[in-house]
Amino acid sequence: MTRPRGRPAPGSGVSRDEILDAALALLDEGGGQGLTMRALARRLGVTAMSFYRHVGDHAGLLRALSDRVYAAVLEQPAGEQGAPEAISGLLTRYHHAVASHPQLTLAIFATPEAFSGVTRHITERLTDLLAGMTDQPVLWRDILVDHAHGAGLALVSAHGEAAQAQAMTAQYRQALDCLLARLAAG
Amino acid sequence: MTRPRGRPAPGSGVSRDEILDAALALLDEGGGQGLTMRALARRLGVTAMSFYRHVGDHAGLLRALSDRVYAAVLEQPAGEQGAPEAISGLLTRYHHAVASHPQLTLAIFATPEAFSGVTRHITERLTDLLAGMTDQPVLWRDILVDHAHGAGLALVSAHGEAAQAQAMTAQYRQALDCLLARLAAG
DNA sequence: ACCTGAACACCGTTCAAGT
DNA sequence: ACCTGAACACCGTTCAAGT
Repeated sequence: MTRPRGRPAPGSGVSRDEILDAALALLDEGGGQGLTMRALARRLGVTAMSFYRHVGDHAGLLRALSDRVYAAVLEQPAGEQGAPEAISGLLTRYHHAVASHPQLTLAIFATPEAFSGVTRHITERLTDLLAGMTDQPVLWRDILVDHAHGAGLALVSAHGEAAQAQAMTAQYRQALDCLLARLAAG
Repeated sequence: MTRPRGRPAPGSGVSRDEILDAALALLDEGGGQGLTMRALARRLGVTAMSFYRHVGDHAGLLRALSDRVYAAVLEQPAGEQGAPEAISGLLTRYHHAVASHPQLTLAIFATPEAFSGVTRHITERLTDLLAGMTDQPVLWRDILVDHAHGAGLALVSAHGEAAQAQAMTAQYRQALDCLLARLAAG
């Protein structure tokens, strides 16, 4: 939010997008301990202090990353209609976002100040959708969200190996189908 | 494993149990960033270097904590009989252990070397128990374990407030009952 | 056998100062 | 407006040295 207009890199510095790209790369390579302000500065040829004007402190950096990575989850495709499809789509996109950077999810849980509004929007939309399918929407929302988070955590130990991550994603889809079938069955 | 015989405090130092007690307190108070080797040393009136002979490095400390906190999960009470009760009991005890120190679970996920054998035993026992109830034991094991982990993560944001943690535990029990009922229904 | 001091290579963050 | 140097208060870990 520090520079909402986006890419115009000022003077000699780096743009906000460049910072976030490099931060995600660092997170994917080295996990939560890999993404330090100083390592990020080294990679970008800047000093760590310059970030405080762009993304704020370390928690602000994580929040900015969260906004970027999870934003796509809320972009509902036009063809998706009806509560069951919308629920399945929302959770599939959420898991896809988590799976793309599992270390980010872990880092956010470890840094409560980093929780962005996007996550809250996702759970709210899910609750609304579930209200049309069951008389216990909050119970099922907790089940589905907690399950998605746990499956996301499991991906941290895949440690960036594409084959393993893909297998775990397939398993998540199967589990989600199973849960949604039970939900639909009443 | 450095001193399996337990409590005999040598010379002027502190015992292994004292170290683990203080480490858990630090974790509960200050989260993952609160438990540092140096803060632990300060609290115990020792230097940080003395721990390397008792519990190894930071990951070793977390592994020792994991062993202690999760050990009770595997202690099946005598009165518990039949797969449904055993599954429900095992998961309830697991959630209870996670809920007692949610920050430990988070720290372990962030430190893969800290995974102890106890966790593996828990998932193995769960898989065995599920084999007697469904023809998709691995699918249901993943659902139940991932869900328990996600619910555990949610407890991190309760931040040690007993009332909120208790409410979330009640919600977990309800969700677990719901899931196990669907499992039993085939 | 156990503990420590000193050292090394790191951290996040602030703030006055530079351009 | 943006970036930096220097400083402050921290980290984990190693290793030779002490008792």
